[in-house]
Parts: sequence; structure tokens; C-alpha cells
Amino acid sequence: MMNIGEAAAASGVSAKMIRYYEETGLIPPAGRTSSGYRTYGPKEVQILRFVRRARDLGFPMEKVADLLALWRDRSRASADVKHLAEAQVQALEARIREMQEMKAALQHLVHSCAGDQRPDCPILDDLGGHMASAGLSAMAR
Amino acid sequence: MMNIGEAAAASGVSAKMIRYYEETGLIPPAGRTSSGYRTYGPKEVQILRFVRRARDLGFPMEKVADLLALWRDRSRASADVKHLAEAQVQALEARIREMQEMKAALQHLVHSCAGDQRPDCPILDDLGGHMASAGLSAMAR
DNA sequence: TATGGACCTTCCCATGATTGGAAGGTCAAG
DNA sequence: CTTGACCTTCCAATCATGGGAAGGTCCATA
Repeated sequence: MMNIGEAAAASGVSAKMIRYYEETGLIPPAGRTSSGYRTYGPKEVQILRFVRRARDLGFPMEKVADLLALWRDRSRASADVKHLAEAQVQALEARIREMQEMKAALQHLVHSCAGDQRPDCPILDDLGGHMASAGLSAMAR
Repeated sequence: MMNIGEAAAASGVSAKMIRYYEETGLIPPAGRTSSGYRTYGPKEVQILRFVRRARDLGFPMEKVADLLALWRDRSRASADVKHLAEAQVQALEARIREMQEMKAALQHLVHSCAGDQRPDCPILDDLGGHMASAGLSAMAR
């Protein structure tokens, strides 16, 4: 049995976040010693690592909760899990695409800027431009 | 002269955010009518559009403030602006790379999952795995 | 001129995930 | 027995944004 600090070190989740996950119900309340310290065993650490890894993979907390439920449910079909993961891949793809569009637009501006001592700068001209800038403005951020 | 609602419509920045930008000092305080309404002219709307566009391009607020300062400074060199924009391109590239790594890791898992009725699922196996998962865990999110 | 509705004002709250700190209790080693 | 490193709870801040309440203003129409 470990205390919260050891569990944090073993799982890669900070003690602060472990308490937060418990408070929000993502993970079940930890056991307590007679003096009130939280206790964690290997199983709990594994759950924490699960959460950590899923967060690393970009799953929002809500989806992590879904994954945890599937993980705990021995009878679930792997198709359910695969579906969640595929949705997450698509969410990542969408965000990547968005950011690539931003980058392309910005690079275009960078390339058209002399970058010397003169004050003329197409980048600022574009940013302050009088046109509606409808294209990029439509991008949800 | 427009009121805040008209300025919001003309700039694409919500009234809420206009007040917030003013409060945080990103933009100077707007003029007021005798009854306390904020007033905006074409110049102010242009500034708001500038902010909006820069945010669309992924600039964090802090960098937007830098860009605004350069914009207002008639004597600045275009190199300064270009430098900021290049840094932003690199920041975007780094984030894109991170997310592509996440996506690749997740796709790898998806491909190795049968996705049928059986409960065996490499995705969950990996997430809860006993290994340290050092590689991806090192990725800052 | 009164009234209604669409606007404005300020103020507070919530989000999501995380970090920080203060005040106080506990544990283990010296 | 003291010291320092841990633990506990509670409260606050972050960042950019949205939601809403309570109250004032503006304007068109009845």
C-alpha cells in the first residue's frame, strides 16, 4: 500500500490531480488509513496510469470516463472501445487540420514580408486589413 | 460612432470579449456617451478585427498584445513583426507535431483492435498496461 | 406621452485541467 | 522530542469565453 505521493510517482499523475479525479468521480474514492491518509495499491495505480495515458493520447476527461467504464466492464465488446478511439482519432485530425490551415496562412504572410528595417509589413497590413477576412474568421477556434 | 453591439458585429469579436479585452488592457478603454455607453469608431473596429484575425491565426493573447504594439508603432522594422510571426509558425508546428504523434499512437492501437463482439481489446490493454509508458507520457500536454 | 422591447451597463458565476498556497495534522528518522 | 517531509482540506488563480441577473437607456410605435 502506498500513500498519495508514491502513487503519484508510480503513475505519473500528480497528487493534486489524483485528488481532483477522485473529487470529480472519475476514479472511486481511495481507501484511508486510520489517520486519514489515502492509500493506493497496484490496482489503483494501474487505473491512474490508464487515465494518464488516455490523457496523453488527447482524450478529454469525459471520454476517459467512458473508456474507464468500458475497461471495468468485462463484458464490453472491443468494438465499443474501437469506436471511441476512432472518434478520438478524428477529433485529433480535425484539430490538426485547423492548425495546419492557421500555419499555412501565417507562413504565406511571413514569406511576403521583407523582414528588414523598413516599416512596411504585409503581416500587419493583413491583420489590420479593411477586408472582412471572412475565410479564416469562419474557423472555429 | 457605433455602440458595442454594432462594433461586435462589424469586427467579429463578441461584446463580451470586447469588454474583456478592454478590462485586461489589450485594447485602450473605449469612449463613452454621456449615459455610459461605450462608443467605437472605424479605427477601433479595425483594432478589434486585428485582434480577431491574430487570434484566428493562433496567436496567444500575449503575442497579440506584442503585435498590436508593433502595429501602433509607425517606426518599427518589419523584421520585428516577421520574427513574431515566425515564432508563431514554429509554435504551431510543435503543437501539430505533438498531436500527430498522439494520433499515430492511437491509430496504431485502433488497427490492432479487432472491433468485434469479443472483449479482448489491445487499446484497453495498452492503456492499463503494466509498462511505464515512458515514451508518450513524456509528452507535455 | 407612455410603453415595450432591444439594447446597454456592471457584477458574479461556470467552464476544464491544472497548479499554487495556507493552515494544520501525521509520520519517521535523528 | 524535534525536525522536516509528507499528508489533509479549503481557497484561489490561471486563460478565454459564455451565461445570466439586476438595473439603466434608447427609440419606435400605439
